[in-house]
Amino acid sequence: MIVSAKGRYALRVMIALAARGKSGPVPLKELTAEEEIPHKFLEQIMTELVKAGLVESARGKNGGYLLTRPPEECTAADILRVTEASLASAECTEGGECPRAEICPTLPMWKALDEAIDDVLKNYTLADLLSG
Amino acid sequence: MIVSAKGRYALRVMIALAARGKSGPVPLKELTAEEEIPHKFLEQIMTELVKAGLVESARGKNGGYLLTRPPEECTAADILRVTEASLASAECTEGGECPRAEICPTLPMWKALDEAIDDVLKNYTLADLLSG
DNA sequence: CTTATTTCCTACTAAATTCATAGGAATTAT
DNA sequence: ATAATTCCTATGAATTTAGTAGGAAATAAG
Repeated sequence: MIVSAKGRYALRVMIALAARGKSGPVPLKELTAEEEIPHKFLEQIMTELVKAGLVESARGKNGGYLLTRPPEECTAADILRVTEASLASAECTEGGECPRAEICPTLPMWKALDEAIDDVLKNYTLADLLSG
Repeated sequence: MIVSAKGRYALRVMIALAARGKSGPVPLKELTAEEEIPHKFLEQIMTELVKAGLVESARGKNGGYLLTRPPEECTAADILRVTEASLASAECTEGGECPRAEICPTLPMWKALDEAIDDVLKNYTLADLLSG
């Protein structure tokens, strides 16, 4: 399986944020209730999304989270690249070069697969996901 | 990452078998030497491939393994479906129904992704992989 | 019939990853 | 001052992955 619970949670929360529109920061409490995601786990995920610049946070009372971009400009690929250690189809295409790279008959296939996956994920924006 | 070492080993061994053509059973010993795969681990993998009907085995002296079909008729999808617990992109599309299935805005994307992955894997036969 | 070779079967294990849980510090509106 | 909220760091249980281990069963060749 490619996508972990963490990634799926992240995606769902981003969609929930997109659904709110521009109505001020949304506190985690509301999101976890709505989406049935463990509070403390989602907290960690939000931190990553903030650090990646996809989400902005406001601390203190009346604080919460906000999208930094319009939903049309944030894709599933953008989000999952933050939460997933790797979206590569196989170790073969993950950074470190395999010593067999030159001779391996399967490498081109892994590359084609990576591209196919990325093409799909890039093609879904939060706006698309919201409207179904 | 989608594909485990097990799956990658399986694929490489199948390609190695395809490269031998119809020259009698190939013993594991040769395959592990050639492909640098741990012997005992590959043994387990071969058993699965045999049970799945992709490979035939001959026990005893001069025994070994053989493809059951011509390389043109065996795809990467056929092989990986045997070795990988699941090729699904997310738990959401793995058998058991998610209670959110009806309302989940992300489900269609996971389905599209699964299809894209399968399309690529179905498109590579052992013959394709052999010839580069 | 004996021996060497080879697959088959079952069990075990170390390391990594995943999915959280826990406690409290820092920040901010009221 | 207080309540609400994010931020930071550590810990832990369960699962998965990638093997390792030992021997039983089958078969060809001498």
